[in-house]
Amino acid sequence: MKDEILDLVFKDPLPTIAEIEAKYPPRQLPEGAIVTRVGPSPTGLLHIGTLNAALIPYSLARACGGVFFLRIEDTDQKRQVAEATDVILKAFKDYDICPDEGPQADGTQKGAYGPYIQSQRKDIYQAYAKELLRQDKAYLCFCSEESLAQAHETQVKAKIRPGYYGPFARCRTLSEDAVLQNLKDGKPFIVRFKSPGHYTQKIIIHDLVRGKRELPQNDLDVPILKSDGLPTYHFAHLIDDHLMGTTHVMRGEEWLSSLPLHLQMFEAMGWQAPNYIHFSHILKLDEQTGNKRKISKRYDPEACVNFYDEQGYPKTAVIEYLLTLANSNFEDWRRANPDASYKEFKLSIQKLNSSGALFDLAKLNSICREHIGKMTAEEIYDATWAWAKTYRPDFATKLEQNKAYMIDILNIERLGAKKVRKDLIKWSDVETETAFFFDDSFQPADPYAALAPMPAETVKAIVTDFAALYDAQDDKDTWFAKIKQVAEKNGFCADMKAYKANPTAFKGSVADVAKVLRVFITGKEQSPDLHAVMRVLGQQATLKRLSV
RNA sequence: GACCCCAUCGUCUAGAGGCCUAGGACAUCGCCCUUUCACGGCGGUAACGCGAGUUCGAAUCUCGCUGGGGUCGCCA
Repeated sequence: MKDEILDLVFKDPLPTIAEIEAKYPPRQLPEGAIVTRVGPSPTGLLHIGTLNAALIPYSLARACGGVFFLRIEDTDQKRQVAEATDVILKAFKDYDICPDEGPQADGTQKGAYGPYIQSQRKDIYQAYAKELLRQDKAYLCFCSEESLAQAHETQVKAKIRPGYYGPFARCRTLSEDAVLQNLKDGKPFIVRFKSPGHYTQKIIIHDLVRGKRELPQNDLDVPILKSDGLPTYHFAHLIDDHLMGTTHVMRGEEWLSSLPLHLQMFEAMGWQAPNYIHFSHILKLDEQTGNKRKISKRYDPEACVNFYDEQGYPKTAVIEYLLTLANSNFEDWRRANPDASYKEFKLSIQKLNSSGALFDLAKLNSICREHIGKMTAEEIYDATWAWAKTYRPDFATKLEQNKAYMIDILNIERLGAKKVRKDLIKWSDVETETAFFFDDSFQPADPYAALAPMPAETVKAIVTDFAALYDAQDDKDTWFAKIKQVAEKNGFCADMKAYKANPTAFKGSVADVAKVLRVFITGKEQSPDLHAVMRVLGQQATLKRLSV
C-alpha cells in the first residue's frame, strides 16, 4: 500500500517494528515453565467466571514455576467503567491471586513486558496494523455501521452465512485511489484483516484440554483497528500474547470459535502461536426455562464476586470450590491433605474439566462449613471482624466491645471438642447465630406459647426450681443432675430410656424440661449445648433470663 | 439458519474395551448416637440420553439422532 495512504491513516509517529520487538526479548524460563495470563475488561463488578479464569492460569503457572500476569483489556471505551480496574485489583488481592506482572494498586505497573493496560499500548497495535497494511495483509474499510447491519440482515434473510467475507467484503477490492479519496474526504474507517482463508477448507487446531479438532478456516475479514484507533480483542490478543511471551492462552470456551482466526493471524505475522486452553463456563439453572445457561451478572446475584464478599463467604472456601470444579481430584487431594493449603495442590491441565458445570451453592456451603470447622475461635473472630468492618459496622463495634465474650461463644463445642459443630457457613452467620447471647439482640417470642401445650404453671415451676439450683460453676454432670432433679420434682421422667418404655406414666421427660430452659435461655427450641451456653452467658445473665 | 463444543445419579464427577453388580463427594431419605439442633457413625434412593455399528466383550471406539451450551459485533 502506498506510503501516502499510510501517512494519512497514521498521522502521529509510530515506533518501528524493530524498536518494539527489541523491547520484548524472549523470556528466560526454567524448563517446563509456562507463561500465562488473565485479561479482564474493566466493566464493573468482578464476575465469578473472571475469578475462575484467573485462578486456573495462576495455579497452573505456580505449579511449574512459570509466570502469570494480569493484563487489563480496556479497548472498548464505551463499556469502560471508572474504578473497575481497582475493583479487579482489590478482588484479586482479597482472593490471594497475585500476578507476577501487571498493574498494581498504587497505579504503578510491575514487570518488564508492559505496559499491561491495553489502552496504553495503542501505538504498538497501530505500528503492527500499519505493517500489515503495508504488506497488503490488511485494508481500510469505509463501510458504515448502518450499512454493515443492513448487509447482515440481508444475509440472514437470504439464509446466507452472515459476515464480512468474499463478495460481501466490499472494501477489500477498493482501489488505492478510491481509498485515498475517501481519506481526503475525511470518511471514518476501520482496519480489517485480509483473511487468506477459505471457509470450505479445514484447519487443524489443538486445544490442550479438548485435543485435536478440525474447524473451518476463517474467511472473515475481521476488524483489527476500530475507528477510534484502538484494537479489537483479536488483534490485541495477537500482538500482546506474542510480545509478552505468553506460552499458554487460557480463556473461556466462547473463544474456541475464533481460534481459526487467531491461528491465521499468527501465521500471517510469521509468529509461532501459543498453546490454547479453552475452559467451560460456569452455568446456572434458569428458573424460567429449566435450562442451563451461562451464569450472568445481570440475572444472578451469585455471578458477582462481591455477592460472596457481602455475605461473608470465606474466600479460601470460594477458591476451593472453584478448584473442585476445575479439577475434580481436588476433593480427593483435600481429603488426603486436610490441613494443607490449597496452594499446595497441583492443578493439572489434563484434568481440567471440559463440560460446563452448574454452580452449586449447597456444595459451596458444605466446603465453607468444613473450612470454618477447622478454624479456631480466634481466627473466626478475626475474619468475622474484618468482614463486619466493611459490611456490618455496627456488628464490628459489637465484636470489638465483646471480644473475649465472643471468643467464648465461638468456642462452644469447638475448643477441645472431638467433633466440632459446623453450623457456620459464612461470617454473616456469626451475627445471627450468636445474637441470643446479647441482651440487645435477644428477642425471644412468647416462651409460654412456644412451649404450649405445657401448662404455664408447670413451665414456671420448672424455671424457678432450676433457677434456685443453678450454679455457673457446675460441671456438666452436676448441671444435668440438677435438671433431672427438677424433672422428677415436677413429675417428669429423668431417665430417657425409662420414659420411652412407658411415656404415659409421666408428664414428660427430662428432654421436655431441658426444652423449657432452652427456650427461656436462648429464645429458640434448638441451640448449641445448653450447659455451655449457660456457662458462657454467666450466672447473672442466666438467672436473669430464668426470672419469671 | 450455519459452524463449533459438550453429554455418567438432582449436582460436581471417577471411568483410557473386560477390574463396573458403575465408585466418591454434595444434596436427599432412614436408622443410631443424643437433653434440642448441629456434628459424627451406619445404611438407603438415585446415572452411563437414544439408535445403529465395531468387538468374544462397550459407560469407554465409530456413525447418526436427540438434548444442552457457545460463536457468527467497530464487545471482550
